[in-house]
Amino acid sequence: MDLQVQHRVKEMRASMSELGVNVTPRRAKVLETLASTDCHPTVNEIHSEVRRLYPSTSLATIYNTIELLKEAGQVLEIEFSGSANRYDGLRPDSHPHLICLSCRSVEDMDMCEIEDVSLDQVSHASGYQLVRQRTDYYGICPACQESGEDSTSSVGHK
Amino acid sequence: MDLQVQHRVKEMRASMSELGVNVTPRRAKVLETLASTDCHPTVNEIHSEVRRLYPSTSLATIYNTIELLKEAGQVLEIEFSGSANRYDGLRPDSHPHLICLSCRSVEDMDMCEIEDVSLDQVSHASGYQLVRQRTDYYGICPACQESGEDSTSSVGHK
DNA sequence: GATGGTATTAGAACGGTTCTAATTTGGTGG
DNA sequence: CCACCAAATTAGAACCGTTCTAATACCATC
Repeated sequence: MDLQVQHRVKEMRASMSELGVNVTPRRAKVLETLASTDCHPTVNEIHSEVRRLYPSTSLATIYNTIELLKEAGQVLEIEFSGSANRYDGLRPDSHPHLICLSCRSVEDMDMCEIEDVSLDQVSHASGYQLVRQRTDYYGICPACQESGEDSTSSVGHK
Repeated sequence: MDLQVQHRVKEMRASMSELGVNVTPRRAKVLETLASTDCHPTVNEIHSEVRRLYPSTSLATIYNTIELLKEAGQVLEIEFSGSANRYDGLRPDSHPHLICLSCRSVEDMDMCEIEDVSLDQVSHASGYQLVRQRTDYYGICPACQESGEDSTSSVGHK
């Protein structure tokens, strides 16, 4: 296992232990899966991955573990109504994503030149006690632009 | 009907006609409902409202009409996986929202002092062909802060 | 009044998530 | 070594919002 990943898993473990949750082997594998990828897996994808090691693992265990991780503030959930939710265990803090309407990829948007509006700023202006934010940019990723080549077609519909 | 609402409905109608969709009475009532509120109703809420005038209206008609409105670019859909989607027919363009985790209200965030990052900027920096964005701020609204009064409790969990 | 195309309906199907009840596991004390 | 308890896990049912489907209603045109 990559050092970076190990470090992140250790963080997640610590955070869960603090909550009094014990990290069983299956749960550990969920953490590792989340820490090993930046492509924001679905519950099903995590499930498949965990099953490679523990073939009898049920879906409920994945949902369960993710719930615990959410409580520990160690995973970011990106909700969709039309398709499965995606999870970011590498960076559980609020940060913007780029979402491809064609291939459904979700990637982190890390552009140093672009600055997000701060929660504090908005809290202050709105009177809300804000705890997190969500920023998604929807469009066609460079790879799909290559393969698609229908620059005139309508985009963003079903 | 309010003048503002009438004007907005006319816009929506025009946009649908342009698409070759004809605006039946039931559909008109959906438009009017969407144009009459800024509280981002769910499909069920719209359904109830339309039923007051046309009691036999089925859910499918609402979903259907909203689909057409989306194609016409006349409604903004805000997706949630854990609860029903919300719709904004007053301002179909991308704009930020404030979402209360306690009462589930969704309101427009119009703070002239806070500037959103532009799509063009992000398109350029990322190489994506972007068509829309989503920005939500999650927290506790002023009204719920009043009634709740449990400033120490954990927030944002289920 | 018949014809054809669109709108609408009721309910089934679907997919992702959550719940439930039964079973398994692992540790502790007898 | 075994009985016991709590926590973890399982399989599958239940749930809920959304989408699909097939049948029916509506309405313009002839």
